[in-house]
Amino acid sequence: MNIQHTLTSEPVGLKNPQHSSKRMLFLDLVLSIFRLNGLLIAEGDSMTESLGLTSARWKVIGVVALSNAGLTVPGVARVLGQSRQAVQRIVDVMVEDGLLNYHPNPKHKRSMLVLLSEAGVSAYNELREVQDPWAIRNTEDIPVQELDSALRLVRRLIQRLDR
Amino acid sequence: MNIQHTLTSEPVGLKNPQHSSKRMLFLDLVLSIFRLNGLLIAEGDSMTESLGLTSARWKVIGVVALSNAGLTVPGVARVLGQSRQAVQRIVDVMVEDGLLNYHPNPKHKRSMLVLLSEAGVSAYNELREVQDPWAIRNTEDIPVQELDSALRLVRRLIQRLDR
DNA sequence: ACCTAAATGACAGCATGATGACTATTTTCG
DNA sequence: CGAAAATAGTCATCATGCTGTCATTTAGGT
Repeated sequence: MNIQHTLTSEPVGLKNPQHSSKRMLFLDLVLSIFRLNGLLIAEGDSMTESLGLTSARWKVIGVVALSNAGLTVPGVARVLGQSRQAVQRIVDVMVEDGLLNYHPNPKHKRSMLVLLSEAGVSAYNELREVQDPWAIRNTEDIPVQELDSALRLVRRLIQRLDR
Repeated sequence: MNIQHTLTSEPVGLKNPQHSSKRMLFLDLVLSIFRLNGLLIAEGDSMTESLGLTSARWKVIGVVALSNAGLTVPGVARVLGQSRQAVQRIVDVMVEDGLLNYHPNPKHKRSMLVLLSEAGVSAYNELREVQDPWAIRNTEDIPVQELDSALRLVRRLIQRLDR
């Protein structure tokens, strides 16, 4: 890809008719979020492909790995903000592939707890060997305070839109 | 949905093993970008459904509307950071639906310029009647400077990852 | 305890977007 | 100019994620 075209920064062939600057800023941010999302998915895919994972499994294994006692499929979906059906599909293949296991859930007869298997723990450890340097590399010249305020703004928008 | 679970803000059942704060901040931002992306797509869908549009067409019509002399399909794809094939599919149906038109491109024999049709202009005007208040509503209690610095950070990450 | 509403699993259908492959056109450069 | 590289159209396949539906299970209020 490598396209720097955006709305406010000299895009090729794009102009800005009657938009107020704040509104335009927001719409530009929205478009940028779309692009960053796509790039992050591509990053996830390339970081995890040597481990037999994908970006979708990357999201799931990360959430499950950070849970203590395991999460149900709808629980993972809630953390990720995705439909339980989409997560169910991913978790099912990951269980087939031996990365995750279903464990009995004392709180629910049918809704099992999802946990990492041994192979899942290994995969997650290997994953972190790629993911952690990646995270460090991508933030090393960015002040913590900038990261923090951006995260807070994104969270604010999430809370606003999530209802 | 309406789930506020995130990694650093008291998620249900999630813990934080040996992550440095900056790395964790970044990973949390990544997860938040994923969630915001999903929410923005849902917003686009609900904002545009009364106009017979979808979030995918929302992206395309916005880019085409802001172009002066029209853009080719790969041109739209470059602005959106998507594959030309994905954009081609959307543009083709929008042409079928009468929202967009292909115009001869003096620079290229086969790669036509995409422009709004009359119906497309009407749709875009109706769209802006929903979209602009939406943008204003979602930023009214956010300082311009915060929006701006978040956009700059997102752009910085995009530039970093887009190659 | 009962009854209703919410949550869950399971299945289906659909939209979106990436990728790969092949062909045609355009641009670049020696 | 002419070959090579880049760009573009087209078709196909796949992964991801949403919505809807229905049966079952769980939770909450009376």
